[in-house]
Amino acid sequence: MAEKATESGPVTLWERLERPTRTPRQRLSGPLIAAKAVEIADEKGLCAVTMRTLAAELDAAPMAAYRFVDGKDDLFAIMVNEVYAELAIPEGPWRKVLREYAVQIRDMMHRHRWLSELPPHVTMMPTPNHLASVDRALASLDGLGLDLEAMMTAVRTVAGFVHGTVGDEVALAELQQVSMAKSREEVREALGPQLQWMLATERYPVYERYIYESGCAEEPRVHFDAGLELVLDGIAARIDRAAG
Amino acid sequence: MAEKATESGPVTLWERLERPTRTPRQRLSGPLIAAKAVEIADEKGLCAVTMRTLAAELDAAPMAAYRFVDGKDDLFAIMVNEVYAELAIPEGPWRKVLREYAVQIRDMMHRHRWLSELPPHVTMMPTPNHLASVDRALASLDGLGLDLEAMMTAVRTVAGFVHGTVGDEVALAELQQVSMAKSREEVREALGPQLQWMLATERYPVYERYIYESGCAEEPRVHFDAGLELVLDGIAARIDRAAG
DNA sequence: TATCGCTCGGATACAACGTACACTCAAGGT
DNA sequence: ACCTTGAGTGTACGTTGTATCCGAGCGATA
Repeated sequence: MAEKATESGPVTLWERLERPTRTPRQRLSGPLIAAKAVEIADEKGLCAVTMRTLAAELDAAPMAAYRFVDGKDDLFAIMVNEVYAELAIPEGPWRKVLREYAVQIRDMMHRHRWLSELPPHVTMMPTPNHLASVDRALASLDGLGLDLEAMMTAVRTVAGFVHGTVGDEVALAELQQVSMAKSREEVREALGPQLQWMLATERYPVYERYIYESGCAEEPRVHFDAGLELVLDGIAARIDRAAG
Repeated sequence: MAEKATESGPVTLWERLERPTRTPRQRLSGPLIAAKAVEIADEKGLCAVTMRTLAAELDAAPMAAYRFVDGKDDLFAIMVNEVYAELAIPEGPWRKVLREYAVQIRDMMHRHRWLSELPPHVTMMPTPNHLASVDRALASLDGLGLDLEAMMTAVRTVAGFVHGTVGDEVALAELQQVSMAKSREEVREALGPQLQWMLATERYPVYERYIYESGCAEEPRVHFDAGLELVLDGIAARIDRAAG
């Protein structure tokens, strides 16, 4: 009774959100806010997610959500956590798990294009569901002779590859959508004025060959898969070296 | 003389910037604006790069820069172009070139932390200097039996890995700086409240082992190098397969 | 040389954003 | 019955990106 509530320090975001609601009056809740924000971002883009429109969509006052999140970064954090809940990585041999890890994150990032527009310190901040996926990936590499440091390196490499590559994919897909072009040639024409002029300077011989000789753009998925196998090959080599 | 200025279509950013200045009256110029913007971003962070502060720093009116760039995205584009000029990738065998490509981009991203905060469609947009570096990397893979598509896949994989991984590094470094902590333990303590609570839920066993058993954070550079060699190994395997 | 017109840069203005602050009002323990 | 607590409201401020209009200086032309 004399106890001072165990700790009067600042309560963390996740702790606060899991604390049971005291009064039945509240209409808003963490998950509800997160879900609505994700819905808005999916439909209208990340820049449409303003505290005001979010509140309006929840039939609440502009400042309503501030009871649950400390600011926009917190809002982004619970949005990220929300979508990472979509991942369902099965157990299995490491290569299968890591591939699934990569592919499912890729799919998630395509379903929610706004993910790659988030400020990086948000993407970086570990959320419960994000951490769960990392843990799954790490676990798949356990007991193969790699130490924890090496396991983490492998997972971070895959994650880094996925984020970087899919970020590019998404940006290109966005361009495609913005220019309202459907065919690949139209896109090429769309980002053409810029590219066309730069290629005309004749300063990029190999890139130019790539643009004009190669098909230049198969499905981005093909690029991704090829790159991913590359990375996995690298990890396999490291595992062999550790085990052999 | 009857010629209508060769083309009355919209002039692209780079074309306009390279057009010689007609009058000596202009105090502002593309490179000048870019340099100042980069300087501000380096010192005060990307969010300090406001059209207004930029103008103030140039002793100009708020709207002055709009004569040279079409909006903030264009400003970001010339900033990216500016810093990509710092790359100097030497010739040599492919592995050395790609490693240099990766390492120099990493260094550049660390010198200019704001790079990873840019909206992705900006990072995506090819600028002259950026294209030059890609061309260098592509050229190093020429004549090894890979077709252009495979060469591009390799380069994009490296680039994707670098962007993703260094993005994480930078975000962590930023956290480190924000919490004003110098030692690694202090950082751990800083992002602790969040992480501590999540680990206490006992839902991430392997990650927990990583945090508590492993050193948990060697120099990020070690992580990066290890991951990079991984990726390069993957590319080597592909080259062998194509050649053998 | 006088003038025209192009372009550089300035001034003003506006809508939209994040969020600080003070408030109302219903629940629930006493 | 009161009074404390915390959920949601209303209002307001400062800052941002940018549209628009304006004057003024220089190069080209007559």
